Amino acid sequence: MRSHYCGQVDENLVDQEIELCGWVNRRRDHGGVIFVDLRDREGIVQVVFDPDRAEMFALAERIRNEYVIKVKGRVRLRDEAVVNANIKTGKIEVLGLELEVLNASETPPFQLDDEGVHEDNRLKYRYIDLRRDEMQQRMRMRTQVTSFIRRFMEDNGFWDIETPMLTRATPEGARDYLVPSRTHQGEFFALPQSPQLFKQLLMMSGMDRYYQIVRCFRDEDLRADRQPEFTQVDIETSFMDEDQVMQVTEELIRELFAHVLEVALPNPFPRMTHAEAMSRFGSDKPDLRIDMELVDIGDLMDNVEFKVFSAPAKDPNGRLVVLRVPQGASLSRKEIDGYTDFVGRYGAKGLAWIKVNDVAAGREGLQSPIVKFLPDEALDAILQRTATETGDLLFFGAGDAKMVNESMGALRVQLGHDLNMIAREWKPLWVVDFPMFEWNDREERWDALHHPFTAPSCSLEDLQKNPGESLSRAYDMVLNGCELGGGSVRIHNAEMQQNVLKILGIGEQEAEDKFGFLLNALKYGCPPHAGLAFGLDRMVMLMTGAASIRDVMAFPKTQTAACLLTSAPSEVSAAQLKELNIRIRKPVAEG
RNA sequence: GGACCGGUAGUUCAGCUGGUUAGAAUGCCGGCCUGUCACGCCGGAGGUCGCGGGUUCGAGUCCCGUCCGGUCCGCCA
Repeated sequence: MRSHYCGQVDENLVDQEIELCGWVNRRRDHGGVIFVDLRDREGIVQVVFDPDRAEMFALAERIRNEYVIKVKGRVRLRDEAVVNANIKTGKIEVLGLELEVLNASETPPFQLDDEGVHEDNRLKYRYIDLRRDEMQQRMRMRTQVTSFIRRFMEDNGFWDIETPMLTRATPEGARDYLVPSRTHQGEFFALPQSPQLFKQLLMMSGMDRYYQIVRCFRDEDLRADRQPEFTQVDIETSFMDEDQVMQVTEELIRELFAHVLEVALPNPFPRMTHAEAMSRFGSDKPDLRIDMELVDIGDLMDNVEFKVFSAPAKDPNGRLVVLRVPQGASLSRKEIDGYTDFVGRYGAKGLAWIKVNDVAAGREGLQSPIVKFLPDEALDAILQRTATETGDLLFFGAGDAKMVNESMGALRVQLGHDLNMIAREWKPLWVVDFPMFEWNDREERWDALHHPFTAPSCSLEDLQKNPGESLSRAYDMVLNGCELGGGSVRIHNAEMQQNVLKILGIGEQEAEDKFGFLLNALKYGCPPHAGLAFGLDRMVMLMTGAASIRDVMAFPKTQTAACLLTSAPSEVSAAQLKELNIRIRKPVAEG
C-alpha cells in the first residue's frame, strides 16, 4: 500500500493498491455505482465504488461535495468502452475498497466550478476560493517565482537580510500605517513603505549585495494593481553602477521567464529615455505591444485660426498630438463619445477626431467636426506625417503637455484593449534618464520624481542651477505597460544628499529630524551604491494573466482596505486602548 | 475627496412604461436509474428584492440618503 496525492496517480501504478486523501469535487450516482471525483492541489482522480459492496454503497451515499475523505483502492485503467472524447478525470481510475470521511462539509457558499462568483463572496470565503484550480495554479506560480528568485540571488552572492517592520514614520511619500507604542506612550511606529533607507544603511555596513523579499505598506487608496500591503523584491548593491544593476536584474527576469514560463525575453532589453517614452507614448511605462504612437503636430498648427490647436502649439508648456487609430473609422459616434468621456477623466476638455473615409479624396474624404477650421495644407501635412490610410481614425490631444500625455497615453492603451490591437508577446524595456524633479503646482515646490536619495546624473552645480532640467540616474523596468520595478544609483555623498533635500524644500533642521540617521551614516564612509525593487505581486499578476493583484495574493483586501474574511480592521477592547493611553473620539452625531 | 457600474433564491442572473402569487439555470433535499463524467428522469424546499426614508391606490422597478463590492480620477516621493 502506497500513499499518493490524487494528481500523482499514473499508469505505472495500475493494479497497485494505494491510499488517497482529498476533497470530493463531485459525486455522481448511476444506479448503484458511485463515482467520486477526488481532488487535491495536484489534480483530480476518479474513484469508483462498486455496487456489490453494500457497506461501501451506504457510506458513499453519505458523501457530499467538499467532504474531506480518505480512500484505499486499487488503480486500474478505465474501460475504453466508456471512455469518451471529453473526459476530464483521465485514463486512470481507482476502484474504491475502503473509504473514510475525515471531515464533513456544509453546502459550500458557491460551487468551485462556478465562473463569475462575486468577489465579496470569494473574499469572505477565501479558503474555499483558494481551492479552485485557477487560484491553485496562480499560487503555485507565485511560489515558483519566489523560489527561483531566491535561488538566483543566492547563486549571485546576494545576502537575504531582514529589515524592521516596526520603524520610523517617514513624512515624505505615501501615508504611513501607524502602530502605537505601549512603552513610549503617545509615540508611534510606522510600518515600512519600503526598506529603502535600511538597505542603504546595509551598504554602509559592508553588506555589498543585499536582497530581500519583503512586505511593504502604504496607506493610500487602492486600485486593481495596488494593495495596502504588497511584496517587493528589494535589491541593493555597493560599487555597481546603473548598467551593472540593470544587467543583473534583467538577467534575473530573463531567466525567471525562461524557467517558469518557458518564454524567451530579448537580450538585452531595449532602452528608452523618459523623454522619448513621453513623446511617443505619453507614458513613462509604455506598452510596446500596441502599435500606435502619439505624433506631434504643433509645428503644423501654430498659425491656424482654430485656437484649440494653435494655443497649445504656441505654448512652450503645451502639446498638440494626433493618435492614428488604424481602421478606427468604423467606430460609432457613441463609441467616440465614450472615448471623449474617457479622456475627460484626465482633464481633457474634448476629443477632436477625423474619420478618414477616403484618403485620396482630400477634404471631401474626411468626416469630422473640426476639418472646417483647418486649411488644406495643414490637413495634408497631418495625413502625410501620420501615414494615414483610408479607414483610419485620427484622435487629437491638445492642451497642457502633462494633461495631453496622460489622457492620450491612456487613450492609446484603452483603444489597444478595445480594438484588440495588443500583440500576444512579452515586451520588456528599460526607461532611463528620468528627470530628477517634478514641479508641484499645488505646493509650489520641487518633488523628487523617484525618491530624494536618487543621484543626479549631473554635477551639484548644474543641479542647483537648473533643477527642472536635471536628469537622475534612475531606471524603471517596464513589461507590457506595467512597471515591474524601478531603482537608481543612490547619493553616497553627504553634501550632495543635503543639497538635494534643500532643493526639495527640506530645511537643515527638518532633514536632521527626518533623515538624521542616514545623513550621519553618510559621514562614516559610504560606498557608491545602487539598487532596484520589483513589485512581486504585479510580476506574478502579469505572469499568470490575472486581472487584479488580488488574484495572486492569498488573502487580499477590498478597495476600502478591509479584509472580508477576518473583518479587519476592527474595534479593539477598552483595556487595549487604555494600555496604550489612547482614547477614541466618538464621531459627532448628525443634527 | 470625486465619477461611473453592480447588489433580486445558497450561487449566477432575468424581471419591459410602476400593476395579480417575483422567475430561470445551477446548487440543496427526497425518490428512480449498474459505467457516469455539465449523466438522465420525477418530486420538493428555498426570497426582509443590501438597508432607511419618500412619491403613489400600488415600488424589485421612480426619487433621496446610506452601506457593501468593483473600475477609474485625485492620491500612491
